[in-house]
Amino acid sequence: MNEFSGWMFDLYDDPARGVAVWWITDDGRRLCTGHAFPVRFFAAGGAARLAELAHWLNRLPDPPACRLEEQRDLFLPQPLTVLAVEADSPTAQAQLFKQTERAFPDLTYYDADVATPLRYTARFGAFPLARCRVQLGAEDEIERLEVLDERWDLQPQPAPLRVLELEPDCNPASGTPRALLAHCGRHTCRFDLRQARATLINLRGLLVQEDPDVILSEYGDTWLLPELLRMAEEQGMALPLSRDLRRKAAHKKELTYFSYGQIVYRGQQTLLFGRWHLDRRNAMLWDDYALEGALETARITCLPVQTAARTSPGTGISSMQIVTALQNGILVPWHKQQAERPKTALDLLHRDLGGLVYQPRVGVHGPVGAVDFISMYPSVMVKANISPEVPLPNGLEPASDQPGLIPQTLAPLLEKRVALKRKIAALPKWHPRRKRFEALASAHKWLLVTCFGYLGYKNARFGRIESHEAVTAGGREAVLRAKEAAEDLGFEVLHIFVDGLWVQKPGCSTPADFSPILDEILQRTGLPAALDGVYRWVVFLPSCQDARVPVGNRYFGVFQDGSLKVRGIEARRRDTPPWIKAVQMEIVQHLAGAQSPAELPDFLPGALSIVRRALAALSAGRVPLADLLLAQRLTREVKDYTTPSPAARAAAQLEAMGKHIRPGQRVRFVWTRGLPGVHAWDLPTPPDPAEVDCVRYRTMLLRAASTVLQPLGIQRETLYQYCCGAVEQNLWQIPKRLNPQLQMSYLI
DNA sequence: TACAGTCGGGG
DNA sequence: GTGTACGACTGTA
Repeated sequence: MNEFSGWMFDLYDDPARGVAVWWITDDGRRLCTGHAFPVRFFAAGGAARLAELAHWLNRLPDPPACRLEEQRDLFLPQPLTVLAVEADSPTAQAQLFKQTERAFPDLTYYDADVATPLRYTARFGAFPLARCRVQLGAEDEIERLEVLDERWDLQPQPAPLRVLELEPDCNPASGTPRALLAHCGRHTCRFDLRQARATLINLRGLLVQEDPDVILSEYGDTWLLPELLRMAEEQGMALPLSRDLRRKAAHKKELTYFSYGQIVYRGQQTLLFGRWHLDRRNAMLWDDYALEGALETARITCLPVQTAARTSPGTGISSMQIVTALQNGILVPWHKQQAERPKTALDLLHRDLGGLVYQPRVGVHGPVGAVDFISMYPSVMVKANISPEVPLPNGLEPASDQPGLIPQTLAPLLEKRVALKRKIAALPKWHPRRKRFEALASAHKWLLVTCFGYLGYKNARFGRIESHEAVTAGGREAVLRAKEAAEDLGFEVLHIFVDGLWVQKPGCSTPADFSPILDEILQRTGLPAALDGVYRWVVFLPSCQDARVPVGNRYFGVFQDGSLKVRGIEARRRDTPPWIKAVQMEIVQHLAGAQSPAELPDFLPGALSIVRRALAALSAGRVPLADLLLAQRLTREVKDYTTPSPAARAAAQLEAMGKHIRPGQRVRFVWTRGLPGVHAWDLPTPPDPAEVDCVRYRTMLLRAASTVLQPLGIQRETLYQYCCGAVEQNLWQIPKRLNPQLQMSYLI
């Protein structure tokens, strides 16, 4: 009897065997098995129409089994009579459904377009990298499958992955790579790309001898792998990138789509079979932890690792919801058919999208405690049991104690994240495991964040706009209760922003001084809150347009451990050149030396000299061009701009060189003098340093500097005169000591 | 001054 | 394949 235990590695449709499942066994083998996997989809509609469908199916050359059943549609109170159609394999199901839908477009379909790995998890409990015990039959097909661990384990036994790293010697977007660097185990090789044949032979040697599980690349999706496959074709050679030799690499086309209110560009992808290809540059947010992040996202979402690594907002959480639905015997709608319930005037009256934002008290404050709800919106969904099929809660009070689909999906994820956070807090900053946990926590974070928005998305399978609104209402309720809690404990609430409160009380300066608030908040809301930290000082900035108007999301400060937090200012923006970011952060870092608001003026002279030195470096041409680069996203085709943005003008330059930039792609450029005012970075010729628009960069720097210096009484004009004007610097009286309270009223 | 275009925010 | 906010801010006409 062939039995083994190991990690589930990869899974995909296999027309002949049902699904192909790859394993890394405990004794180190890489094994491909088949698994018979008949799957069903359902059709709903009038009885007569369903009978016609059954008749039509029976007359197909290879008629599938079908029968009438009662199933549950999440949005319907009563069970629904459906025709269940069973196909021999996922491949057959996809084909059969396509035919069926074409012949009977008027019916409502369920479980029709569910990704096979999700069905597999729902049926057998196995997920990517699950530890399993497997019993095989004579043809290496799975006969019995026992899953030994859970998606929610904090420290699953790591699979012994063999990694081959591949990267070109430069960014193919801006130059022509000459060499390919390969790193695998003990070997590091450099292949000359101009010698195609030798490179391919060597690379094939590496693949065969080392048999890596993962190809971890830079630019592998957008350039390297397609290029290698093209070279192989040209040379008439086989390049076994996929471990499954029957399968070639799969290519997914580039795509531009709307998400999160903006256009997103996703480059093309190259996916392998029996081996993973992960492109570090194409993995969502993880950088150094591309692999860890992808593995965790795969465990949680049940999506294959290669998909999980590249998946876009919504897909991950949607996958989790689908798995929950399948496990609970709830039908998964094909597309989304639910229309919004018409709203009453009263609904509209109560309707206020978004979070609660207070007007902060502008100026310098300290010490200040920052209290945040932990994953507020997901916590609200779980606490108030908000789900499309559950009656709406009253504030934070759930209308039913039978957990809905969404809370069921979220609760274990939230728990896992909180447990991770707790572990992170207990580990010292340098600890390697802390880094790992942080990578995992950040993988969870955006799944949770997306889940909230996804509730309100009209095309989500399990979304409902009213639920979405109930979440924001619950959030506001929670924050208001938190405010009352803090005030009842004698704290002054300086500012509220969506899920965070900034509070202050004379004599309170240590975390312990603020912790009673956390308990009180938990008491009154049932939601967990945490102390983000205690600020030595924090500055809430006024609007740039009107210094009398505070804005909720522009602030910066320094915590007692010396770490900085800045929000909404230039340094946080992705269209700010690195040089400007760096100087602005250097100023804040310098100001961080102040232990209290009262000490801040002592650090003004140093801050001003940072600005002067930076400007001197700029005019002396000592700032590297790369540090003056900025990137902006195209929001439409270049020709569709009425007034071309700088990015559009840079894109036009690239277009003239035959390089088309798609909406959603970022364009990098430097500001230059004269017209068109920009020089695209990815042009074959770099900008002439003499062309750089130094005046503009100086203005931008002064603007960024004055943002962080204005609480010290330095206005933009003053800074300009001081740094660039004719006034001798030593004639300037630097204010020695400002009363922060006075300063505050001045700014207000 | 008005309008067009881009960004953040959740951590 | 999946959030078509909302408001602050900057650049251009």
